[in-house]
Amino acid sequence: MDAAYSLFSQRGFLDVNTIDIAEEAGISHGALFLHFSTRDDLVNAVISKFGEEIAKRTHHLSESRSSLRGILEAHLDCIRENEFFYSRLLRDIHSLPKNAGLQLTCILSAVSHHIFLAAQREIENGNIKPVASDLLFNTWIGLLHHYLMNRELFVVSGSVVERHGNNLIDHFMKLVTLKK
Amino acid sequence: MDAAYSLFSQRGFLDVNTIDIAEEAGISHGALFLHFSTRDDLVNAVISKFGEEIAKRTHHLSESRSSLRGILEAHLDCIRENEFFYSRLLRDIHSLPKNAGLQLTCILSAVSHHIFLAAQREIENGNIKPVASDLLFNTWIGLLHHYLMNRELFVVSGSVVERHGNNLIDHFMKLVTLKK
Amino acid sequence: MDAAYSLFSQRGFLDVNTIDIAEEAGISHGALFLHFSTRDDLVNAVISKFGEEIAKRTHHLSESRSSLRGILEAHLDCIRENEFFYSRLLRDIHSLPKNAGLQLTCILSAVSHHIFLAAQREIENGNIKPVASDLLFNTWIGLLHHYLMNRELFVVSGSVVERHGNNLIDHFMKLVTLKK
Amino acid sequence: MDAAYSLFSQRGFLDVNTIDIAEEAGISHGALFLHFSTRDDLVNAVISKFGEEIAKRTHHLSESRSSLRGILEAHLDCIRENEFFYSRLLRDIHSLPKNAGLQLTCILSAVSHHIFLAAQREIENGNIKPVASDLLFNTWIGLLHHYLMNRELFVVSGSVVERHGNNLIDHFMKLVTLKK
DNA sequence: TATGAATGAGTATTCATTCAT
DNA sequence: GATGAATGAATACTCATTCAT
Repeated sequence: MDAAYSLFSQRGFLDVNTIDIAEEAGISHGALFLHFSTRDDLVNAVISKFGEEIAKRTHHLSESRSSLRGILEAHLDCIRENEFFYSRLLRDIHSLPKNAGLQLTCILSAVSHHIFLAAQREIENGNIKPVASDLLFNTWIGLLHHYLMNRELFVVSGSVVERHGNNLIDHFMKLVTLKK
Repeated sequence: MDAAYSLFSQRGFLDVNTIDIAEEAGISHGALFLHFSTRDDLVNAVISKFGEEIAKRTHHLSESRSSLRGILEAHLDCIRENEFFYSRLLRDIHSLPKNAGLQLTCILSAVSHHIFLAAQREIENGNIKPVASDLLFNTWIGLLHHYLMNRELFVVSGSVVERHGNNLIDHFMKLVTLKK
Repeated sequence: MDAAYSLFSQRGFLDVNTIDIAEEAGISHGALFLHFSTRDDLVNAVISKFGEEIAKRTHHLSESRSSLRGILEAHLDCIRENEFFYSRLLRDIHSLPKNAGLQLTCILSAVSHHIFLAAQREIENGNIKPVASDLLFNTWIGLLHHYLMNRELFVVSGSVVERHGNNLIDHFMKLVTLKK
Repeated sequence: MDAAYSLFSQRGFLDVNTIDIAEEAGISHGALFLHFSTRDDLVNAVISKFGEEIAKRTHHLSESRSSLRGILEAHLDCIRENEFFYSRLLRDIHSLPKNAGLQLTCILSAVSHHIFLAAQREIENGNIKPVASDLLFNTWIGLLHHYLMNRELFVVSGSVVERHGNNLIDHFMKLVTLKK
């Protein structure tokens, strides 16, 4: 799974075949199918593992923050470690087995939950505009994913989160903040 | 090209092979390659044609509008007719020949140009917040593309633009508008 | 036929398709098959025409010469004008329709006939060694064809006959001449 | 490789496709490409193996002979076992991957080396005419290859070397020998 | 449990030949 | 007669999956 994770991160899900994965893992081609009965099974397993890690981190990091800005910072922190894998996942998600889509939805649900709560609090406190929670969430996700999926538009190489993360949060907060 | 356009719209670019396209077009498999010397050529041709149409419509529709809201409405009007094709293009763009990416960039450039101009005017008039133009544009594109690419999250079937277009514009305008 | 002759001379018989020939001839692809019902027919026609020209030249040129050296000089003169086509023919002869082989045999028969006569005369006169006529002929043909078929071993570009013809004749005559 | 060698020997390199080779080898079509990544790879491998065998035999057989006649006899002995394959190679060499031409050049170089040495000795001893070594070599190769490539002119079926080898050597020696 | 050779269905592409206009 | 779009069989190559050892 580590081998697959690494190759998927580098080359995407579509351009990596089972032979390459087996080779990277240092096992025989046939042995791969003893652990995962189909390629899709392997893909699902890798994505699920990734999903669980993200979920755990999301839960852990969000706990200590209550402001919307804090939640967004936590969100970026969650992504940071798996940024390349996550970007590949976003790009290829619609060509992957159904389960992959569910996993992604799950991950996003968790994030949305925290954003919803924080947003509601801030709205009640009169800090941010009273906008529909789902639109607020989708604006953030759309913006962030746009940067992640089209990374070559925004960085020559390296991390998009590192390079643009704070700008994105600042910008987003500026949009939603209620000027007094 | 119509056959390919139709199949690509329905099933995406990756799941449609040249046999299916030929069959849909009512010609033999071999005949396909008299018109387009490779599959990539065909893909490029279909996307280029789409790009030109969009460009023409964008130019035409944006002309008569000057407000930011007007431009966004025009943008949605441009997409409306090719919404399914456009959504598939967004999903698969990173697996398509290089030219496809250039076409998409071109299309977005034209849109961004109009949004930039309108936004600048509105900022000068004190109607909207003074935010960086590129972030403003990417926020809109990110939001819209998020809805288009993940359409099954937002509509059971049918048009996302039809169902959510106005909401998206209202929401976006609400975010950027300067409350007085 | 001129178009085909030209293309065959340049690129060989195997790498030229009927579309290229039609294009070179300035007619439509379909029209080609009004004149020649199959590609093989065309190939045969081109080779036959070439064969007739060579035969005529061979006959004409050999007439005035009686010495073996004179005949060999005449032989090279015959080839000179069609050297590239002839070389391609030698290379590809075994992949061409049966008739092509017969034509080539015909051409060689004519040459062999003149060489036989001259050789016999010279043997009777005690000028050259009394060797079997067919071996004498095949030695000359083998040597000449070896140079023509493998031209890149012997010239950078241009005519092999021009560059090496006289040497080949001198060498061959040296071999067969009876030292006194 | 044995299957390919056999089919190439019988039908030439151009008329044998990968399906036929796989079938002859008793494996599936796809399996062929596990062993050789392209058809050209297979062709190269078969020719290279043949080249090595010939080289080894050439070296071995030439060692014990010092006379020009001995070398020519050794040369024919080398070819004898692979006569059909070698003849096909000569016929098709100009349509084969570049490597094949290099292999053939290699094989001929080795032969030419031995012939050069023997010829020089015999010239010094006054046994044969003082002719240019390369022309001497090319005369022999041209003659021999002419018989091998056009085998149907010289034998109904079976081995050309067997049927005509000694005659060719006798004839060639007669040509080059210095009558005293 | 592991191996790795083999499978076999699939895919893009080529090209001589046909035929309605 | 001429056109040129269409045919359709052929060909090299890919890859997830299987299975005898």
